[in-house]
Amino acid sequence: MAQEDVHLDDAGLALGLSLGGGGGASDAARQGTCSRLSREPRALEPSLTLSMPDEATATGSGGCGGGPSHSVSSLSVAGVKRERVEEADGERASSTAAAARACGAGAEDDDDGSTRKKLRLTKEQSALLEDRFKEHSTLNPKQKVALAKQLNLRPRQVEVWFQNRRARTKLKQTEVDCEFLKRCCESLTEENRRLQRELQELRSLKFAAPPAAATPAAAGAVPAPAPFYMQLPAATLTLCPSCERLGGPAAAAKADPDRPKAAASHHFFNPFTHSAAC
DNA sequence: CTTTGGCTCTCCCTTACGTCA
DNA sequence: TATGACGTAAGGGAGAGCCAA
Repeated sequence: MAQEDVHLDDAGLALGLSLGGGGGASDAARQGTCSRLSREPRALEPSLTLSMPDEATATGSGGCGGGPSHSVSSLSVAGVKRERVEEADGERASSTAAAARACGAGAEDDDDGSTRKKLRLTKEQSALLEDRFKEHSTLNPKQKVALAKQLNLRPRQVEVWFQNRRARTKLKQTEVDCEFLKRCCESLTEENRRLQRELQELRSLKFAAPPAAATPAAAGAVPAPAPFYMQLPAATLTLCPSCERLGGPAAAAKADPDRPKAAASHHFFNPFTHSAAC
């Protein structure tokens, strides 16, 4: 799936929705070669460390005060699947991680390694992450390490945050799309009813009136306003092959003024060139 | 040139923790 | 105080691309 599908408006909503699984294709391409610069065997040490916010630190063991002020107490859990390249480089960006190891890795409640403490990001951390996400919904390895350093987090934590943030964005967009389709369905249902009534009238007029008055206009019928999907040439109402959405930016914008403009402009599919802008 | 194994990435689903009503 | 709902950090699997052998 192309990551470029995720676009942000001012509200931070993703405006493009891509359906279907498989994320690796263009993702790797976007990464380019920079992600491979420091490819080395992964660190095999069990090194999951979880930073805890201030309050947790205050209640934790007093000897763990070596980290930054907002995330100092950490917990190491065995069985981590992998450590990222930049973390294996020996340049542990987070002093949090170092503090965790120095602090005996949360010995107070991690006897068997089965419990996992959960990090709560501080408001400042969340705000900065949010800002960066608005700029780019993905990070290259360099950006990730830099941001992790800035936030006193591990690159892996930054990566996970972005991953979860993308998921939330996509979920929101799915809800928006769902609502849009619902309205579309309602509109179609209503239009179908209207056409059925019109057909009924025409049939009755056919037998009751002279041929000259056999049209709704001639009979004085007031035509209902055409639904939004009928205001487009049929050729533009094409399902986008990549996302399977009904095409036609004008239609989308007319049908749902609340829908963000960028979203409405997506998924325009030209049936002649077979290209989609989604 | 093709194949293959190892590596990375992201996405997706799930789990589990922290918070709040 | 106990509890269920909810938000979210993190674990782990799967699929895909890249690279070297």
